[in-house]
Amino acid sequence: MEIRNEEAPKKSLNFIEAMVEQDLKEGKNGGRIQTRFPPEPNGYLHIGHAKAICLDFGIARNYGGVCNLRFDDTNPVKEDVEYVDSIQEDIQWLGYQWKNVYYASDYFQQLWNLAVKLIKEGKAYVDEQSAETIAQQKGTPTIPGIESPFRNRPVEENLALFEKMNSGEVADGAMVLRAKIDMASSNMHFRDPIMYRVITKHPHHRTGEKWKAYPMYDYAHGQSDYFEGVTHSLCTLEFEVHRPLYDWFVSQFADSDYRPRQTEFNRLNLTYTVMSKRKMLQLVQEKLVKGWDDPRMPTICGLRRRGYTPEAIHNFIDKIGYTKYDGMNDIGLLEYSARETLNKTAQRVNAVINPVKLIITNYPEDKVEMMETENNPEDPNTGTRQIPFSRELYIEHEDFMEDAPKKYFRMTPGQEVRLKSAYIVKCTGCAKDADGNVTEVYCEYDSQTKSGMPESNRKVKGTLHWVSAAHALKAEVRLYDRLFSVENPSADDRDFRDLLNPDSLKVLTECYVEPSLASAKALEHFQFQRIGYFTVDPDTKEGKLIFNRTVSLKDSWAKEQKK
RNA sequence: UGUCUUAUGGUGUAAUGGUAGCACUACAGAUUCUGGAUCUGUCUGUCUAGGUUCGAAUCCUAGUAAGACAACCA
Repeated sequence: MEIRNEEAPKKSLNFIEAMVEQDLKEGKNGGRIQTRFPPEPNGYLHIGHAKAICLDFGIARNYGGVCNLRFDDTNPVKEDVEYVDSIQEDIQWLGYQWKNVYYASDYFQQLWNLAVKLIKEGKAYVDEQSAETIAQQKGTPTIPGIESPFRNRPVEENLALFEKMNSGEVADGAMVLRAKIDMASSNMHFRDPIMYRVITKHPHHRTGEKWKAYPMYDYAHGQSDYFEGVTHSLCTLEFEVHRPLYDWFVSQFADSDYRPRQTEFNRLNLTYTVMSKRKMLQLVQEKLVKGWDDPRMPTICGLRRRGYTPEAIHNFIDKIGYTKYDGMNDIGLLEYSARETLNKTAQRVNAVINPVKLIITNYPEDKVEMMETENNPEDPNTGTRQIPFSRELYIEHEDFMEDAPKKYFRMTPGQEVRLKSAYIVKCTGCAKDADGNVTEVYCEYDSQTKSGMPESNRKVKGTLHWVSAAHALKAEVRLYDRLFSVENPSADDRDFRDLLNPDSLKVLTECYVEPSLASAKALEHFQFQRIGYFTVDPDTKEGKLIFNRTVSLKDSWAKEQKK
């Protein structure tokens, strides 16, 4: 173990890991490490959440700590149980298990009691002004705010009104509880932040009608961390300005030396996609995509259906790291991460997605040979399988050209190519319809060049994949591409819906795949040789195979052609 | 004309006062029964100006640029 540590190049730590190691070294919090992943159950998790999940759960896992799942459900207007289930499913799919599931709503009584304590200490008051008035009085970052006329009302009055806020006697929006801090603070969050508001029109998804006054994030979050014993409260950069308030609230109530500490890291920004909840919801509601799990969506369920594996996502997250720099990550790196991961694990299969018939004119009409082929050349342990070969095959339309340019190594009259795992064939011509479209391609095979035979070592520039026409299974193939046609749709002045990539989905219904795929199961991963990585769509039914393209293979021929 | 934060190749990230490295991308070559993968090489970088120091990407000061904050959202 020690030897290996010396030999392995020391992986550099990100600033949060470094902080955790330092805290551990100093024996802070008794050597305890506790994190939490705190989603609001108001939507589906996306790849940005995955970044946070990997950090929250990863820190706990790597440093002998625990990570809990806490639903931050302090606003019943937006939340729903529907999301609670999908969030749990996605976290587990990513390979993590929380120690406990908590809900901020479990702490409503404790939070209430602490709020009462604050009122009694003269540090909180009930404000009866309208939202607009309060906003106006808040001032601006450069102009100090003005104090509410209700700021100095007697404690007893505050207590009585606070009770009323929760009894149903107060209408939504009529009163709020505010912390009495500093209306002139340079930090806007200190200008008497709202701690409680009244919500009577939406029952809470867990507490029902019990509460009418609900705590706000800034008040509830830090306290929840404190109640649970969180040591490292990790969140994204936009909460940086909230940290002083987080600390202020905790310091009002802490009754021990222990303090949770908030640390912020950069959120994930990806090119060619949007991750705001509002925009994703719009895409779904306006049917610009087929649902939250549309394979073009950056949601975890979308990526899963697209064919991304948890390993591919971890691979990506490892590459982008955690810093305090708010940059833009290239979605190409996510795609590369998928290729790199799937290359090692995906079974190779033959699939022709744009078929044209190839007839081997000198091959016996009723002969069928079983050809042995590797399941994955990257992993010899996966062994081989047999695929049927016959006189009539399908090959890709792009693999034949009557008048081929230089460096075209595929099927063209007079040129030899290898049919993968089978024979070397020489193209002899083609047939065309009235419009000049190629309908059939002809070739002759060399019987001495079957894979494994000495003659087959002959150098041939091109190798083509194929399926036997009589044996192949028909399949639908959905080719997915980037959802948007511009790098950063969020920074564009135009409506983001006008920036959608019109070619983000192409459905091919006349595809042929090798017979072994008859038993393919939903979400199984394959490499269609020379084409890309594909997964079986869950819509697949008996007799109707559907494949989703996760990502294409790198195509250096396409690149060559562009020159 | 506020507070907080950030700034390293095209992109993302390392170097924790001591040789600016890694990955992606791009380009070139080797190899290959996937124009995939693999291997080799090349191009490209410390925001600016001062200061501290034997020595600064790193520390200090100022500037510049970018982001966050003025929801009864989280």
